[in-house]
Amino acid sequence: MSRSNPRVLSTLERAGGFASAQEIYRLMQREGESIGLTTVYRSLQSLVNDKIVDLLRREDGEAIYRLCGEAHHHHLVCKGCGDTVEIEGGAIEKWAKAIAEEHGFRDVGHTAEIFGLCAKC
Amino acid sequence: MSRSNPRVLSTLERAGGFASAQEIYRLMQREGESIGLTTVYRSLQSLVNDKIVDLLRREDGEAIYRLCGEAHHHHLVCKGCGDTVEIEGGAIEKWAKAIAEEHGFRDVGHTAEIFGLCAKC
DNA sequence: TATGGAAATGAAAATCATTTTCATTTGTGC
DNA sequence: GCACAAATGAAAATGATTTTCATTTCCATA
Repeated sequence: MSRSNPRVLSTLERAGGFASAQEIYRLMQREGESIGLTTVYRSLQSLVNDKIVDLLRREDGEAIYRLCGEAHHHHLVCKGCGDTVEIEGGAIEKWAKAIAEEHGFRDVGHTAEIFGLCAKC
Repeated sequence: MSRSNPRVLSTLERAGGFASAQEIYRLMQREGESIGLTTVYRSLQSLVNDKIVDLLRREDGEAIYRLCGEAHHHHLVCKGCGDTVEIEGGAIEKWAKAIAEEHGFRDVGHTAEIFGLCAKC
């Protein structure tokens, strides 16, 4: 088992609390930090296990890591130009919680994205 | 540009309207159909373009293809044992539609998954 | 302070889905 | 039958992620 390298977490924070493993790695390289890609992946996994960051997916399937506690929001993405709008998901939060309780689930999270064509496209 | 090979669509239908490219390929192989993996991918892409199937993502990032018009539902997944419950998403449908309209988006779809620990785990 | 083992590290190889390349085959209109 | 476009698929390329494994760093204790 391995613990998280603290520089990975601090880099994720500096990246705005939202980045892929590759991005974090590149960012650290650019800043002259000496670290291996393997360690970045391991640290992120460990942070996910410890529920310090959430694991989400970009549209292309790449894993992105989000600092827990970051303002939780969802996305409205345009399939045409890729424009993204951050949206509140009050209704979703309640829905997710209700459904989960109904089925006896605890420690619940969720993902939700909306995609379509924006006015311009 | 290439058109979709009709056997791919029919296999996706036979698979319950929900499968990954690899699964469709393996399924066709097992059934003795002679087809290349490349053609499966190309056909699925083309079906997505033509809006005959939707492209979604599994938790591990693998692309899964869903026949449009299939009964649309969401999943409640246990992080412990992987158990999955299909759920209705009435609230979500409305939410997605409302948000999309609010921002001038049309031709809208969405994904939503809930995950947590089930009663057993 | 030496020392032995556990944890952390990272380079390189392995994996796996997906895409690209490219040569071949198939189909169609003429 | 012929030429040409579309379809096909094997093999190689790509890119993220994981695994392997040898090395290094830490630390507690003798």
